[in-house]
Amino acid sequence: MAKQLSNSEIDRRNILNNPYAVKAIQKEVGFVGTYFIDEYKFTVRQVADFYEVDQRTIERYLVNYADELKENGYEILTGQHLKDFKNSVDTDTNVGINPKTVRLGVLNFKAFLNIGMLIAESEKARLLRSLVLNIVLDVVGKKAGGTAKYINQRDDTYLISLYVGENYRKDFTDALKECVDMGNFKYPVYTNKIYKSIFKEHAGEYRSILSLTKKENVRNTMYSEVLTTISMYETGLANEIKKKYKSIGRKLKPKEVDEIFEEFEKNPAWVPQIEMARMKMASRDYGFREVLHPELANYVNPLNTDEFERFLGDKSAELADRIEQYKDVF
DNA sequence: ATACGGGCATGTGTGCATTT
DNA sequence: AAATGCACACATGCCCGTAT
Repeated sequence: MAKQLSNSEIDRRNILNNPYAVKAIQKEVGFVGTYFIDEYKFTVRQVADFYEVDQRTIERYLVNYADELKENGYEILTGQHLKDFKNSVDTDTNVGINPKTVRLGVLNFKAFLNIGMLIAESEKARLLRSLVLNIVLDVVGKKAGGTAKYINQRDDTYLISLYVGENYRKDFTDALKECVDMGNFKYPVYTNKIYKSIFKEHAGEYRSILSLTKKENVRNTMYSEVLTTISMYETGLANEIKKKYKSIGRKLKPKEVDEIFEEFEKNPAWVPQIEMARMKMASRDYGFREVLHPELANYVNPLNTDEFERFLGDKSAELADRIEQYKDVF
């Protein structure tokens, strides 16, 4: 796994947006700045000293990657804020701010890390990067209970999607059973058509991309948004198939089912739902499972802090706990 | 080719001194 | 006392030489 943090904004954001990883890194690095308001701040001078590069070099990155760095916590203090900051500076440390300073750029730990991911030449930064990757993998692994394979299940809405989805699944298989004149392979064939339509992979491809064994259930690894989309397809198609079956009064031929499917699939109402499912699936699998779905490469976005909390946070109770909790329902 | 370092010029907000 | 002007330190932009 040779990730190039300096080349991929998505990779950088996937780390920086993960508050659990950033906290662990901060602890490990032990680079203490000035505690100000609610977080540690570092002056440009301090950051340059840490990475052992010229202050001018840091400033250049601050300019060249201004948007990214400002979003991640670079700001210029002036006026009252600066006054307060000067008062917060521990006189023992060598932060050394000139009393005459009226504008001072400061970075929080996130922005400091961000710089480290960008700087090409600093040996210190290079070491930091490998440390960061190890910690991130460690954090995701630990939080996800050893493997990211079932990280999809650490989501409040997962269980309900799975549970509700089973009813729609049954609608669909019942419709195939009663209304379609075709061998038993009709089930996998039309299920795969649904998968293809939603995320461009059939079950086998999905299985191999996620390295699932034969025994592992594909749907157990899917995110709730994807499961919901599949449910919408299944119940919708079941309805169309039954309707057609009633209107012509005999079992449908495969070709007729295909026609229903094509008609169903090309409804523009699906577009936002499918775009969302693809985006969630591609982005999360990239961020959490380090898996790229080639057909969905364009849908990969950085994960935001909410996503990390949703899947790694304390709220994301273990599946076992929740199965216990929902035992009556099942 | 690319990025770093350094020089130089310009912009900006604040404190201080001077003027009105 | 308020307004004005000045000095200062850092931020920022531009340019060029150098190292790899």
